[in-house]
Amino acid sequence: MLLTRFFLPVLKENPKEAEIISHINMLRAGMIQQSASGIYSWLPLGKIVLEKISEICRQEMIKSGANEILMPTLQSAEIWKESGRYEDYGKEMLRIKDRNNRNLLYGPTNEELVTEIFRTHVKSYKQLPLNLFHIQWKFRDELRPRFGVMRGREFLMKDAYSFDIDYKSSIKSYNIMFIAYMQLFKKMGLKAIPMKADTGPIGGDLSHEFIIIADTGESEVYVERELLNFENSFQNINYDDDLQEEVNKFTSFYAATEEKHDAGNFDDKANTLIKTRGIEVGHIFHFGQKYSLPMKATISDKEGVNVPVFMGSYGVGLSRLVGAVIEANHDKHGIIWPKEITPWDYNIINLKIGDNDCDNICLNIYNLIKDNKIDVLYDDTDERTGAKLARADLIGLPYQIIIGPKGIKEQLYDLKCRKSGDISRLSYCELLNFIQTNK
RNA sequence: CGGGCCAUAGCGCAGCCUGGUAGCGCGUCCGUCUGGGGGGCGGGAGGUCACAGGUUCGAAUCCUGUUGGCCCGACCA
Repeated sequence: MLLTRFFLPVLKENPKEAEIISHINMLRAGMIQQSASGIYSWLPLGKIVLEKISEICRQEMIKSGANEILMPTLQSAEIWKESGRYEDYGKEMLRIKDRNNRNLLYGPTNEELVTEIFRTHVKSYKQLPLNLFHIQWKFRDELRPRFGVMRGREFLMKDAYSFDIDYKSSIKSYNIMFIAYMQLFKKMGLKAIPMKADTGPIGGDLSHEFIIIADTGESEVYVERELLNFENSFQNINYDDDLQEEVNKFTSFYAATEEKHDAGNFDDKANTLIKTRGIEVGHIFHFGQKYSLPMKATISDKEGVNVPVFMGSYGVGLSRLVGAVIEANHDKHGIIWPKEITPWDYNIINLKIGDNDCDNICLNIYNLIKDNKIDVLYDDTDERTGAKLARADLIGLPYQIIIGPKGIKEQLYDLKCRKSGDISRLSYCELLNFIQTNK
């Protein structure tokens, strides 16, 4: 991508509406623009990252055996009355009337809708287990939206819903999602910590939150040191296997958010409990027959008896993740994208546009990187060095290739690692070699 | 929903107390000199001072109301 052809409205100064680091950086890097409180437009840079995160999540869901569907943002109030939540949900639910005065709502979640889909088509235990997921915008009229996309009113979520014939097999489905979550966060280059959680208004008896550790995170968490260092051991996870043992590996550690923390529940003899901060980016619930019972989603079992189906729901806050990633990966100059979700891998910076040598070398490297199927952004704008370098740091691509007359004279080109800040001066060959071996 | 604060050019702000021709920095446009960390010089464009009403000869400024936004708290992916 040529920067002169890319819409990247960066801000030099901090917008006063933003307080936290991810919000400031997202506005400054031209990723989002606020439309109303807690509601944002996604500009090209933000959109690319949101898409990358969504795609990793989608692929892992598919791999785990889930089927992608797409449910609407607007829902009929009818099914919510069936489940009893139309009254329960309160002011967070945005209620709308259509021209015929029918009650609609902008979906804050989709248990009712997916249950309705399920019950009209699935009648037999032979069709189970089933997991349906979708990626869709939701709206919750929060008391106080804040922190940019981390706590918006409108937000993008991946929601999966599992359906099983009995308790035992529904736990299996829960475990699959548990492991899938560990996988997908890892594939985003993130360290997510599973914590036992409250089930809240969604209800149920088993639930875990997935928390990304970040100093600037919104909630305080207590974690055993070993869990922080514990690496996903599984390489090629087989979702057909019994995953209980894998899940136990994680749940055997102590980890709790401030609200759930109880020093009495953990004997910290070795003094390994760490108090840090984190951001909730995923939440999984097993809630059994809570919705299938009132909504009459029943299936016939082997004996021909109709039983309410056992369900679970599994959310990942995709738009929130964009902010969370930045909270976990930044410095005073701006964003530092993990390579897994970076909008581009390389940022070629031509310090003297219009200079034949600079232009030629840059274009040459640009095409070569593209030929290697690597994502590259070429800063071909005619601006001052300082402005270009500051902007490159702000948008945070993993590597910057800085080309200017000084380097050309010595036939050495600067390769800067955004994360470490280290700059190596490489010959053309060394640079190509680096690019090809770092795919 | 309780408490605090804000609204003046695209962005960041001053002006308001003490009413009298709307200002600064950045950005933007033109020219020029520059060229390895948000440059220099010269010139230009850009604002019904959130909205409505009131006081006044005269309101960005004083008064009343409304709307929008931010922060702290209780609540949540």
